Amino acid sequence: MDLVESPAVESPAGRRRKARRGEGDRLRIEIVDAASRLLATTGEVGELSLRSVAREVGVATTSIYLHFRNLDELVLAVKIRYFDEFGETLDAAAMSAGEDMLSRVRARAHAYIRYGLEHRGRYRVLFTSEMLPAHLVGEATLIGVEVFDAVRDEIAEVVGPDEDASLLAVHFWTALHGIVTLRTVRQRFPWPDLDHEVNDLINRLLP
Amino acid sequence: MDLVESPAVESPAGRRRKARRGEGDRLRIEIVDAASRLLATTGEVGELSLRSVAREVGVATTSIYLHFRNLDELVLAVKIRYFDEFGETLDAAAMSAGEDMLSRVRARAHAYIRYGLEHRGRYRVLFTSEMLPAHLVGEATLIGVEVFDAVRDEIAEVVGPDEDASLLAVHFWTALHGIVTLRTVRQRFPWPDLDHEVNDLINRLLP
DNA sequence: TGTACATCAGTGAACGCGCGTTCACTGATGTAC
DNA sequence: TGTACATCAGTGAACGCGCGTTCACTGATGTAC
Repeated sequence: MDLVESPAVESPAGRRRKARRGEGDRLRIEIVDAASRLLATTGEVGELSLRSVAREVGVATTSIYLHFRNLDELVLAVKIRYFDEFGETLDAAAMSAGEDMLSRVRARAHAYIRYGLEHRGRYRVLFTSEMLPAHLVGEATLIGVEVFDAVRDEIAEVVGPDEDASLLAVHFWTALHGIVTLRTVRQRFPWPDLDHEVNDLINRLLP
Repeated sequence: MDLVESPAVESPAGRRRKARRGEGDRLRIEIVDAASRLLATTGEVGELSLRSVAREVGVATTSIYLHFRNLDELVLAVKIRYFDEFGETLDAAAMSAGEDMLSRVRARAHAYIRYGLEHRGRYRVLFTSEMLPAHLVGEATLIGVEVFDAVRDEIAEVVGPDEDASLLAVHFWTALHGIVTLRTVRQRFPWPDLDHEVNDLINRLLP
């Protein structure tokens, strides 16, 4: 479901090579890579531990403290990465749908669902916990808002000024989120054909 | 948010009184009560432990093994209880809406959202993990299906035989679920007025 | 009516595990002289 | 060109904690005789 994102850098002896002077940030990247891989497979923020990340990187647990003050900071770094990736995926889908705004909205919707179902772990990390652990609120509250704004603007062009595009965008978001999360969590339910469901939904929501 | 459901039975000394002979099931009920209380406040199945439940009941940890083989079995008992409660809440709302089927569907939708937002912990327990831990599948796969069937039947009466009532019911379910879960997890987002949102959604979905 | 005994309902110590966090430490690599 | 030294990048042992699970146990309460 989620491909390995980048292999750990290892010396021939199986042990990680220390970074050269000035390249201390290399480890930071490797840590985020490793945490990202682990979270993508489990989807459970609560199951991630400093020790499991250190093991995945091939480094002493204490080395993580060189770059992150605690697990929350590390998880936030991973979430930001996932969110960028998610937003880019949706934008790319919209772009490749051409100039027709309704086609774009459709493409965005299908891409949303596809990302959510193909990367269940990542989607879960993004959307089944508060974005921030409270004490970090402030700097990053706005993460993900552009994703919403993009579809709202496209919807506004489709329906014109007489309709409440923000409300429609909320309908969209909640409906797509519901589809992804319920299908993830109730795999044995007799769901209808996915494309049919999404297309029918869009037809009903956009007059 | 979630009221205490029932007090632990304690002797004056603060210590639980042992059940009399033949009343061994009393402890079973107290255990489910306690687990239910703990899960309602955290909403996190993964954070529940045998030791925390035993502490809440006021009993030795090992005593739980007298009634449940493991944590999964205990959690399942709590889920079944929540599901009954949830279904009854929706049915009661539909009943009190009278004979008009559209009113019933509306009432059910509002009750769904209200339950989900007022009992975030319980809703989370019900709908953010697989219903069963795989090895228990079989006996209880169908839990919750009646909840879905009830609204589907009502929708069928509203829209008549030319519309696909099952598909509409799926739209309903996913949309309501999306509203509850996203509002729970993105509390800082500028959500529209809830009743307005739900009413507008129903108007668009039911032609 | 009295008592021995089985059974029911639960206890408590002990185990090994993974965890976050602390602390003093090491060893390679650049740089100043 | 050689070398002492500061610094960077990371290590490893140790701590106390909560956890699930095991095991032998206890003590009250009914019941058979």
